[in-house]
Amino acid sequence: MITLDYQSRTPIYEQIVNEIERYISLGILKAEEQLPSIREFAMTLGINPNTVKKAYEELERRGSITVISTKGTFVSKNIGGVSQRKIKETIEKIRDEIRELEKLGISKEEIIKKL
Amino acid sequence: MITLDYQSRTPIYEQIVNEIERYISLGILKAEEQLPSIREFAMTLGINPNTVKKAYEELERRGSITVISTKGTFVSKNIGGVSQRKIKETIEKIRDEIRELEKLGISKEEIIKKL
DNA sequence: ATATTTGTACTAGTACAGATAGTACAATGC
DNA sequence: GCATTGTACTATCTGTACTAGTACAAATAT
Repeated sequence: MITLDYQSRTPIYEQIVNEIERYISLGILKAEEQLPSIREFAMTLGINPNTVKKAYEELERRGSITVISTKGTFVSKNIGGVSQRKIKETIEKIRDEIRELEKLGISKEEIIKKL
Repeated sequence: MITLDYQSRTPIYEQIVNEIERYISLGILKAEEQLPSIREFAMTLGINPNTVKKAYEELERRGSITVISTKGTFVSKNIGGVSQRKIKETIEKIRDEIRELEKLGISKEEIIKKL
């Protein structure tokens, strides 16, 4: 399901956050769908439950999922925000990089040509 | 000269590497120009000399600077490669991000419009 | 009723990278 | 001779990520 890169500098829990949000954006995970329990997910990934817990906490803070005690963890109802946020962030990143390239003397038109 | 972000997740030594290469690319640092000595630079930035040393090692490994024992540290003769590399890397990053957005159902044309 | 599963909430410990602190050495240039 | 350069160590501190383990309450299934 999710593959982890232990060499990466981004922490495991953050990789989980990113992947889950990616799946939500892509429609692989649908609204109100139940996610694996902390323990089960940890087992599958071969990591410690606390790490999954931390990822779920961050995802809940962002409003991507909803945690219901003794019931389980679920993808949020209104998912639209997740992919909207992702899109916005990505566009902003691209803009920053274009700005960097412009400083190096390359025009936006030249950049677009190369894409 | 260089401003460090201690909140950032990217290590100090790497921030130094990035900034120096940026300055070289921008022409602020010119070929064969002498860089501050390890000790002096460390003093200026208020950090430990070993951290500057590590940055200089990485920069030398990349061929951006040349370290001459008991003489000092200098920007490399052929600087062209530095900004060429930076440009290539940045373009590649942008391509990756466009690919991500396309997966979310946005066409390249739409993306370019928003830039 | 009992057992299982859920999330929650701790504490303690390990491992690693980044950064600091300090010392010492050899070569160069004044 | 003296200051400055890079080099090369070792030891230590610190924060973060992650692991390990335990315990609890609420819901659910049998």
